[in-house]
Amino acid sequence: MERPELPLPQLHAFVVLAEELHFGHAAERLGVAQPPLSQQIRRLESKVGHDLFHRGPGRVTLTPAGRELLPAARRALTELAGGLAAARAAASGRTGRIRLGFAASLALTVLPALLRTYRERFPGVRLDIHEMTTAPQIAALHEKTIDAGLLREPPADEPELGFATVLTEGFVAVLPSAHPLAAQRSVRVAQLAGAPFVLPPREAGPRLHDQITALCQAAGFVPLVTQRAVEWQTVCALVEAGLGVSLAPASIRRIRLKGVAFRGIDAGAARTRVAVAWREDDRNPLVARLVEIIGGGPGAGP
Amino acid sequence: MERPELPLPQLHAFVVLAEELHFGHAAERLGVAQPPLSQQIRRLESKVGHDLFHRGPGRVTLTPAGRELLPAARRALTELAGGLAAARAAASGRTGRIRLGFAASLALTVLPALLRTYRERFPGVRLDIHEMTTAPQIAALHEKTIDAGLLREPPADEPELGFATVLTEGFVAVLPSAHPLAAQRSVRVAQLAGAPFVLPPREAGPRLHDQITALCQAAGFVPLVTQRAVEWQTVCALVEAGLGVSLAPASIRRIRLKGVAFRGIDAGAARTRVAVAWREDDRNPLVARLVEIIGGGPGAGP
DNA sequence: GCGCTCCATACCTCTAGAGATATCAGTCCA
DNA sequence: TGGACTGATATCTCTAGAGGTATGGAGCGC
Repeated sequence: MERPELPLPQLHAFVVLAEELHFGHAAERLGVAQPPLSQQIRRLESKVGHDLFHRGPGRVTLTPAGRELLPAARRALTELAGGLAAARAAASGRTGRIRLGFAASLALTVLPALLRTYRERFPGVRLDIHEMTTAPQIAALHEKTIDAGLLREPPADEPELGFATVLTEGFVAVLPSAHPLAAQRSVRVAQLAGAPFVLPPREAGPRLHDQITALCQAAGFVPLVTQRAVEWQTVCALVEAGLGVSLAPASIRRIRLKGVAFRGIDAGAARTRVAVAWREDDRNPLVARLVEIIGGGPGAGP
Repeated sequence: MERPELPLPQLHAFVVLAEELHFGHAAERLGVAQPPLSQQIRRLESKVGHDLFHRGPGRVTLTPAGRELLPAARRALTELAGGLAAARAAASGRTGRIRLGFAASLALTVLPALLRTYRERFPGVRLDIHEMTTAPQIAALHEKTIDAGLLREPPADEPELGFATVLTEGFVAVLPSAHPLAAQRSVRVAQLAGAPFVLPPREAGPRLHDQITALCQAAGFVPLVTQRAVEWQTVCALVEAGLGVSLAPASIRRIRLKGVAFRGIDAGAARTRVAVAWREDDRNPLVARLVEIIGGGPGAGP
């Protein structure tokens, strides 16, 4: 992109003169005397290298060069006025854009309602949603490539980020439909001992992973993970294929596969939480409003 | 249209920095040192009233305000570069626009071929055609609302305008089909004496009007004009309706109406001419080329 | 021929901004 | 803890351009 050659004030004067076709009237509109306007147009013509106006007795008309430049000048001036207004509106929180990360499984629960509510309350704001698991969301927040995130079991050691719980939910066992335990209405975690397990990799969401592991250990065994998949949908598909069982947050029930059965477990009060995350130093009022909507109360945000 | 608030050089620097997200790299691209770029961006932010970039350890990112301004700034800079190039091309004759006036009857003869030839030879030039009779074309040339004109029998006393004959043609008698003279293959002008006449008003094209009047007077009578119409098509329709006869340039034959007969006349060498007109002081090379194409030879133009 | 209108030039002042160099502050890593 | 990297501030020079007033030239109408 080359350095711009033409000064905007001259282009503005050019557009006004083109509309008036009278130096005196244009000068009046611009709030200047006629000689400075004449010189300003001359300077512009000097930069272009060609006349933009024909001056004749009792009249001023555009030259072909002037007619070509005029619409472009007008559009540029309009673009900049609009861009400036948009920038100011964005900074003040009236309009703009929020980049929101979300874990795929949350598309099944809180995300749809959030999108609907946010759009109703802030029609001038655009939500760009990006599916990513928890750890990449944390990284993206630090790198400022997203403005907020919806994630499971946020990490504890992130002082620069703020979190607010959106909801909590229990766990369910994920079994092939043909599995003997599928006949029961609910299963004890201990009954899964020895079965091959399918789980997301720990690095996709360490805290959730550790929570699931802790449930198994509390029941006396270490889960034998024989297959991993990043997406819960994929985990369920692998379970349906008979590659193992799983333990998942309750909302994963929404992934309906014919060959998969979800059963309550005896883990009692064990629950996993969904949180919204943001950067504490983020002054974007749109983020504050988003956290307010999700988190349910004021003050739980930047 | 308000005065523009943001200087183009700052906007240019803003766009480059937004692409690089690194002050040092952007400064290098712009060919300046890093401190001046930092100050330039600060000045821009001061005018906007909000930060456009987040500066963080090891990274620079756009704020929401910056993200809103960026596409508008980019489009404005692109528009202006394009407009400047278009203005320069137009002035040099490679592209641009020609506004051409033409008499409606000429749409039947020279205009189609002219448009085709001109578009083939100058694809980057747009011909804006405007139908108007001869006298308004002369006025429009003086007012510079058209660049050239195709007209009949140009006036003699227009020293500021140039003319070149495009073609000449004879006259024909225009008769209702049921008229007794329509049975003849050709008529003598004298045979039209006493018949009501339909002609365009003199002010639509004085010279052509006088030429027709002179033909009648040479045959010993003054045409009894009982109806006038500006367009030859309308003249013919009135003749068809039995309101009179007319004398018209030969190309008017192209207006085929069932109830109208065109017959050669005995006026011998009497001919009317079609000319292209332009302003002698017009330096637009596109006009010179147009006159060249129409007039057939170099030098017959500005 | 004179007065009016319209645009141009001359000359001046003033200022915003571009860009330089010098140097500082903050962060990160070995 | 020190060096490297990155962006910021301070200070300075220079220039383009905005806008003023004074005045001139061209064209037109009376």
